[in-house]
Amino acid sequence: MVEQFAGAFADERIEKTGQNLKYDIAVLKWYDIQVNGPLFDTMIAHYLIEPDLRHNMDFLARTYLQYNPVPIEDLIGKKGKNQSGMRSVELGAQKEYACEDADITLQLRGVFEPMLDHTDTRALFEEIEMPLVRVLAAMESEGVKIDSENLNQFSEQLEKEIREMEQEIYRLAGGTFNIASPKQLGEILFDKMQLSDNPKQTKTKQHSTSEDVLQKLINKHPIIQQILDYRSLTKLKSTYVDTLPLLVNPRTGRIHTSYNQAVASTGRLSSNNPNLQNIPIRTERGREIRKAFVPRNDRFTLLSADYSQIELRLIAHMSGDEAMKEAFRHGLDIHSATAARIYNVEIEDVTREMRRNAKTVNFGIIYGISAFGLSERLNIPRKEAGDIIRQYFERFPGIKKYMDTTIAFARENGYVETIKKRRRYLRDINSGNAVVRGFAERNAINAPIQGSSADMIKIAMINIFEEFNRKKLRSKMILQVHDELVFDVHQEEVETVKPIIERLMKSAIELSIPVEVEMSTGSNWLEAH
DNA sequence: ATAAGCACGC
DNA sequence: GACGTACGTGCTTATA
Repeated sequence: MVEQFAGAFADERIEKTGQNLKYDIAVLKWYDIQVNGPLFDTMIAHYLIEPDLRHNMDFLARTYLQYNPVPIEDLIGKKGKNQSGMRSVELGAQKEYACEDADITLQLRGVFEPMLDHTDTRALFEEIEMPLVRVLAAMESEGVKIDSENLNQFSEQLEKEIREMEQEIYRLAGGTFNIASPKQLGEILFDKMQLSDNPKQTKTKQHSTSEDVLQKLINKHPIIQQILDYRSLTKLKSTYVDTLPLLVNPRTGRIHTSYNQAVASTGRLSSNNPNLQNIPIRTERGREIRKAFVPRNDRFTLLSADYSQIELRLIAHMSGDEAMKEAFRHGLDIHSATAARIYNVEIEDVTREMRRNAKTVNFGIIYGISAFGLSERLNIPRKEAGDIIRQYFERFPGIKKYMDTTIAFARENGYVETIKKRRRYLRDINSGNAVVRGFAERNAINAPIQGSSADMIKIAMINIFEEFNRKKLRSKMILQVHDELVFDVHQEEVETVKPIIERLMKSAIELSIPVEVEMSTGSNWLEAH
């Protein structure tokens, strides 16, 4: 049946309009049908026009066409175990539903097209977001191989350790309880054991047992460390070790994440089912999980390429701050260089503590931190934190000026934008409520940085994908983790792809300072990173 | 089903 | 006196 349309789908001259085209492309690929020609995705168009709103078709139809589409529940039943599939729906109803869907989508296209011009996002849409749809579809369908046997073994080991830890915690607490229940844990630690004089409370008046609260109590009682370790291990086991093997597709033998191109209001991608953008790396045990991500077979190797300090480089570029630009031009370790300036010492004389503080401030700058936030993170008095921030702005006046002008721009225009003109609207930027306004101000600083970084890696992905296709390489791009790309590379192509990846990542957006890309290969994701 | 609290990533 | 660092996804528990 569908073969009748294969010619039209493949025709370069025919533009394809749809709501979530990546899904349609994936389904058609299943029937060996290629989709060529320009794309117009209404979901993504609306994501650029109003990034913070919803982008599902029902919402769009109601908002822009004043029309309520026939709910899918009318055909396949309410959500739950009794819900059927589209295949079991009577043909006439299927036809009505499908035609309405297509009709609405085409009407939405008519509404959104002029809006792309009015918001100055047409180039972003046509040159970045639409070409990226095909790239993501290909990465998803490619998938990544994991070593399930290894994970299953690791699971048994974790199981044992968790059981032992449980017993030890019960012994230290003088009784059994559900350690995974923050409510019960809070009662044990703070009511029964009295481990704090003024326990911090959550908004529902429970005792907070969050990581930073427990971290401060770590010297009060040995149970605290045990609980932190217990939390960390059960998290690894239930979220990754036990779950990933279940998600291996039986047809391909690989794991296929799904990238969402229209959820993060800054322009980043997100990943789910499973989320492959939050695979552990910080702890020793966590790294075991990365080892389970492997090349497709022994003729391939994994290659990871990441942007080094891309967000700070973008701040340096966008703010034009000469001191920070100089640091990057000289290829200095940016956190040490920052420490040298704020503590007014030579870079060789920067201590580990000075560097650690400077690093926290640099991250704080990206997120719009306060003196209180910095003091909490560095565990130093608020006044000291305030001094560090003052000194920072004095020694990097361009950064201070950039932050002020960005907030002023937001107040004036009601939005901020990235290098590639991606917008984020900040409706609370002129709020009389200081808390609400503060939140908008932090978004005003963060969104252009995080969003420009997203613009840049998206451009790199498109260019790399197209170059690999032109050169008919067997190697494939398989993962994106915000500032990192992972490739499954054929051994014979390693020396071919390395310079391509490096060049196209560096040149995606030209900055006034050097861009650095770190690359390495290995027999698993941990070795390659 | 949904919210809360927590932990993983960048 | 309250507030206090951006963006996500997903697990378990507790409650409706």
